[in-house]
Amino acid sequence: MADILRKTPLQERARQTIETILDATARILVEEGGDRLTTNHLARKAGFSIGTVYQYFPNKETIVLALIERQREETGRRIRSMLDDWRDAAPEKKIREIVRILHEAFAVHRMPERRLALALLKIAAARGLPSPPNVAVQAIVGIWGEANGKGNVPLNESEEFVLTRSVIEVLRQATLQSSPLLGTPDFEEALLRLVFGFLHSARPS
Amino acid sequence: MADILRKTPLQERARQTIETILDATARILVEEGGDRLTTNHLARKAGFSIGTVYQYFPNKETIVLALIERQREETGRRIRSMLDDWRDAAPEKKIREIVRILHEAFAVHRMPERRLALALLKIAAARGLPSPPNVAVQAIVGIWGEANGKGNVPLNESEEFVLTRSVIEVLRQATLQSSPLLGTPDFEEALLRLVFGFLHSARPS
Amino acid sequence: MADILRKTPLQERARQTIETILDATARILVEEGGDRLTTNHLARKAGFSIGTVYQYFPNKETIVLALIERQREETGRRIRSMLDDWRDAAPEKKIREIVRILHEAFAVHRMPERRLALALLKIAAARGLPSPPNVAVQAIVGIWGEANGKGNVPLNESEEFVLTRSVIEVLRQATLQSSPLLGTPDFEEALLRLVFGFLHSARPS
Amino acid sequence: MADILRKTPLQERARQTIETILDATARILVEEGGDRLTTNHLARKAGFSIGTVYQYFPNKETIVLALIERQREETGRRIRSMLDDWRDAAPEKKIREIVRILHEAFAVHRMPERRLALALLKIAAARGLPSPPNVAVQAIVGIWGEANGKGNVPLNESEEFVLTRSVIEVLRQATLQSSPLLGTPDFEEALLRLVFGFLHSARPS
DNA sequence: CATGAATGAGAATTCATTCAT
DNA sequence: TATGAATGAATTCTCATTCAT
Repeated sequence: MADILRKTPLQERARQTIETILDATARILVEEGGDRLTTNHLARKAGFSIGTVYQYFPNKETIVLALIERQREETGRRIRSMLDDWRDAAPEKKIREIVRILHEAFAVHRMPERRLALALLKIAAARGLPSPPNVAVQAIVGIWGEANGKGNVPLNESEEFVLTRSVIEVLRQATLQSSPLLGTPDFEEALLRLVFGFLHSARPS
Repeated sequence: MADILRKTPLQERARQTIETILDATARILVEEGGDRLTTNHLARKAGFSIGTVYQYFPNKETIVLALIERQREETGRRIRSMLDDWRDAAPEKKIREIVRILHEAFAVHRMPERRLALALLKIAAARGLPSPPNVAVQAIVGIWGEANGKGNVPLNESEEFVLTRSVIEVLRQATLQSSPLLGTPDFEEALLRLVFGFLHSARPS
Repeated sequence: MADILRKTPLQERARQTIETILDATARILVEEGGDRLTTNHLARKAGFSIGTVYQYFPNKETIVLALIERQREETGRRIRSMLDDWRDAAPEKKIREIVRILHEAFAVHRMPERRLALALLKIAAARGLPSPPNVAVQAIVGIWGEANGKGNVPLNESEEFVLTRSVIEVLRQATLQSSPLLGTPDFEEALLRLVFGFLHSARPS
Repeated sequence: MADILRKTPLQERARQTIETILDATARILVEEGGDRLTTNHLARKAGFSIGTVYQYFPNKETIVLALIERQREETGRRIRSMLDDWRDAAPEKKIREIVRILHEAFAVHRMPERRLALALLKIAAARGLPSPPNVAVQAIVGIWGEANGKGNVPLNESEEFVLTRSVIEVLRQATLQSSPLLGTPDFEEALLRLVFGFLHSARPS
């Protein structure tokens, strides 16, 4: 993240300022939508003058990018810690659990988080940024790869892409459309069927 | 599209004008990028005055939306006609073919088309437009449902959603990221594995 | 009014068209406000094409002016006929009646008429047109002048101006502010006091 | 006025800027007429960039409103100070003086002031702004109420309204029409006759 | 006469960014 | 460092009016 900022925050105060600015940015995205995200508005909301904002960020683009990165790091951390709780389970059990966690994460009704995630995904998409290989789904691939025996053929690049994207994109779409299916046991089963169907099926000739 | 336009074109000339405006919009998107898509620029490029543009579209947003719709209608038409050619094949064969057609549709390599598709996908993503239920993928569900015997359990609503979205969203993401995997045999195989893995696997207990 | 129009309406149909256009103009003013009074909108509302409108009026300004004139003529007619009913009453009685009629006219709750009158007054004011010496109030001056005996000194120009304007402007302001006083007996009494106080008092030394 | 502005000016410089903008607005109104009052023109004339204008005013409308208010405040101040000079005169004398002052205030002959007053009155009329209860005329009511003895019946609400509005509205109309009567002794006498006629006459039975 | 497609000057307003204090 | 006043290019959109069909 350091390469994004104008100056490495040597002092704690500076780091605080940056956090405050990113917080304000996130809040605007959540509460008012992307159209209202202007630098001046953002500065006022953060309680700083616009000049101060430009002391830390060279331009608006960078602010949003920094926010995206911060968000990604945090969700990564959260999911990794959840996974840790199931460290010792059997592979299948683990994967099942990951899907549950993911489903829960998207189905959750804490509006702010969902809105922010969505807003950032939109921005990322508009910029052409790859929505990053989601840690959770990536973990599935890892678990599958490690699970020796049974003649597990490791996934090739295309397969990884297809599997990982399909799961989160389905969830993203369901969220985007506020589908009533989201959160139901049926939906979760369907997701599991998608994942295990893929994993267990042999590569088609 | 009529519900998008400001007035229903009464004369043939008017209909032509609308097409010309959309063409110009597409050309700018392809040749100069979304940032340069301003209403004035667009009008000039179309060879009309800005007033004419606003005679037919209430605002800029709508122009892009109309273009997206036109594009979607056209791909829809193309895919439907392709499907028609395989009307009489065996179910599995048909599904296999549908996946091929879809893959081909997204893996355009001719530059202008590719760029336009990309630009429109980005815009749609930024706007949060749901990708419309794709005819082709929907057809898979239909074929599967009709193929009786073999103890085919029909798909429930969640399963339909998950299966159909996963396929096109994976393709959409690949396009959006300009993934080099798109268009390779490996990628198509992975898609087939996703579809057949899902269809053949029983509902998880 | 003929000098305002582009061509003297020789045919009945033409006269009808003009009326329709003016009606549409009035309706827009009443229902949607002066900001929405555009030539195109007006034409559509009248059921004619914009070209036809310009066949009869050289420009927008003229349309509004014609409407103002039509309105003035009509209110004039209406009030004159009312006055006729009291042709034979005593002067004081007559004047009292005029004030009543005026008060009633403004206090009336037929919204459309009031809105139109107001809208036209606003336009007239903005153009600097004199709101015309209202027929009714003007009648007061006439009656007073004719009432011989009692040593009635005829009003000079300033006095006419002050008397006539004061009455209708007070009413206009009350309307404009939607004053709750408007329409009450107290208010009418106060108006009478204004008129008779003025008429009966001698010119101050 | 603070409620009109976009932000409360924190620095003295800002306050100056606002004044300059209003001055430029007034100058355009006087020298070039209301049609030429565009925000860009206004900004250039004030010597600021258009952005600065919008830093302080949310839209064009507000600028004019602020100017009107500034003008009203100033005339209010002027009139109040004049009234102060006659604090100790007899009631009738006082009222007579108030009418004189008012008349004088409206009958400005120095061109710039006159033109500005005219332009602002037109705008106010077009906007339907109520002319604010004028201090001076209000004072008449006060003086009359205090002058006890002589069986002065205090004015009721309707009477206050009619008396106060009639005087200033007559003056407003005369100004708006650039009536040549304005400023003549005759006109002032007529105004006095209006006021004293009203006050001295008993309520009509 | 009627139509309505086309015009285009010009208006209001935004917002990322700079820089003197 | 922090402030916030100032910038101004750029953008969207309006609407009276014309004129070919």
